[in-house]
Amino acid sequence: MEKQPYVCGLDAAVDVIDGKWKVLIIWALNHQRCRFGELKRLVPGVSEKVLTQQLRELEADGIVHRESYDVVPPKVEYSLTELGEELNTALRPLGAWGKGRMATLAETGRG
Amino acid sequence: MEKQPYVCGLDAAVDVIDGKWKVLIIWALNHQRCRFGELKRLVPGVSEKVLTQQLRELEADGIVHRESYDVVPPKVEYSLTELGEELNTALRPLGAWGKGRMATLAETGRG
DNA sequence: GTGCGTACTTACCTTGAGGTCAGTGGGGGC
DNA sequence: GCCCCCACTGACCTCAAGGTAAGTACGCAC
Repeated sequence: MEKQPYVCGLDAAVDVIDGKWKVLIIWALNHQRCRFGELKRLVPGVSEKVLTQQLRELEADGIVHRESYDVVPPKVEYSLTELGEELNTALRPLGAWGKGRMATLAETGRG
Repeated sequence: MEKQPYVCGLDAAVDVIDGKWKVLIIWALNHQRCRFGELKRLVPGVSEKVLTQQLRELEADGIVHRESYDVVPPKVEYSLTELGEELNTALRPLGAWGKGRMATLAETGRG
């Protein structure tokens, strides 16, 4: 969000998914809406601080929707917005490419 | 690279394009093969050190091809490999999404 | 012979993303 | 009564990516 004079659309997209865990968060959210704790479990390795932070950035970018229920104990649900779904769709070919690369890596690199 | 136990293909792909200038380098190389100096001009802001470094990583990942001519003054040409072209193709929907986002940003954010 | 240009390499420094850890408020289990 | 759990927040620290600047080898123009 700091870098408006983008060189190209790719640049703008990368800006949104830039962050160590964001694609994983988006990916996890694609399958279902999640509570904070669930997300933490689905994205192994994130600290709570960073999860919150990246979720906020994603929210600010209009990628995820945050629904807070005013109950005790606290309950918050995250889901992808329509924009987020579109991002996910745009991400799919890249995921497929990466999958192919993983396969190649498995064959040549370690197989 | 450093993170073989990928969560998903997306993860593997992001690993490859991770680096401040890599998508821009790939993008620039999509249009034509380039010499080091040209690339430096096409990707404004990169330092020589980092350009070299990211080019080497991209080369190690099989994305770009480096052709060195043993002449004086030195001449080196970079181009995308077939894998690189595939990556670029996979990147295209993301670029399109980003372009849409740029348009939205221009309308709502500053328009 | 001085300096420029090519394509780097190396040493050193800065910056900020991300990690760690402790704290918050209230209900429920023991 | 005490602690845990929920979903965070804030202070502090680390570390690696990236930036800066100088060096390298050689040919050419001047």
